[in-house]
Amino acid sequence: MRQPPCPQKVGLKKGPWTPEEDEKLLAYIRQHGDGSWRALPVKAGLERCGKSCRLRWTNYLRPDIKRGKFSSQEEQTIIQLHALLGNRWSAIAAHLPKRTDNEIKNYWNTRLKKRLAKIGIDPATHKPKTDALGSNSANISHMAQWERARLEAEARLVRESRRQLGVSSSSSVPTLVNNKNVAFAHVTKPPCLDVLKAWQRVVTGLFTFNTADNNLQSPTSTLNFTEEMLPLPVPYVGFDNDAFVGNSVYGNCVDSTMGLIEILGSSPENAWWAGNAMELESYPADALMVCNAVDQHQQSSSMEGSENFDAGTSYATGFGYNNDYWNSILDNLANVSLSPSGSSVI
DNA sequence: AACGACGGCAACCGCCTGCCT
DNA sequence: AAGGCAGGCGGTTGCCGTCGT
Repeated sequence: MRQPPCPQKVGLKKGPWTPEEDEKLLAYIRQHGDGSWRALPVKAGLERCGKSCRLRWTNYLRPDIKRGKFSSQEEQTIIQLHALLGNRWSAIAAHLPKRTDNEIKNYWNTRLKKRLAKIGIDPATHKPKTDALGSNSANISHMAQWERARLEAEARLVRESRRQLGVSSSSSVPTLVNNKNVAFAHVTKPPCLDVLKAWQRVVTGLFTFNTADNNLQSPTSTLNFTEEMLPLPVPYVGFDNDAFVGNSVYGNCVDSTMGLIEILGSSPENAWWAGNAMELESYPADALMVCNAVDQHQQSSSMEGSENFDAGTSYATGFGYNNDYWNSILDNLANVSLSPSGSSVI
């Protein structure tokens, strides 16, 4: 159904906000908090529609907004996330604390897009304009597909945790990154479909499991997904928890074991952390960059300095769930059926 | 100095989604 | 199940400052 265009708007002020209006809005939110935007303008003594107030607050007045020049690391992050997520600005913003989706969108449209075009990279596809889609591109595509699913799911989890915490969108986003307890600890029931979707893409797009020898199969394999191919038994990976940061799997601890990895975390709630373990060396360097690009910015601050930190290692980020939920995922996976081509899904 | 072109960015618009009744 | 509403999202607009002529 179509929503009428902000009925309150008739006769209300539009355009740039004045300092007086800002002060009124700030004063009201300081006293009463944000939310209930429709009623807020009248209560705050503003002749604006609620939507305008919300935008002003979320994109400009919030105290936790970082303004000013984007660092080169932030630029790289935006580019890399855009390659994976496309114009999903809110999802990208979820990975850039203190930056708003609007700001990132503007920055992309006014600068980064042009810069990429200038050096011969198509900003829409992130591929060289002359790229003939070689084999590496295919692998990157598969990797990107997996990463995209994961990042989308992560962004959803962030939103979910916000909702359950009663935290408005305007508050700072808890990062999944260097504090594994923040986001997941409050998610009682993340959407299972996200995991299934991501997982199905792994088994259909990246590789299939061969439980006989744990070897990587062709990405184009058309094997049916059967219960015996489920990644069981799940091995424990026994390494110092200090070497394990955030919701990620330390890549070179994976050894050559293919399949699912679980790590019994040391967090207070005894969380599990699961990820797709892959034999990273099996992928061409270009494909690895997809993983590195996404994950290193998340981990470098906490991993650097650790004796186990290896800047050249890819980190496969996974999902964190508690035991009960993880078991339900496995139950669900057992019932998943995929078409031979892997094109079914979801 | 005047003026047009351009770039950056705040703000708006329309659509979508989820929740509640 | 359907309707109404609030909030979120991505695309677009338009203002304003800067730069070049």
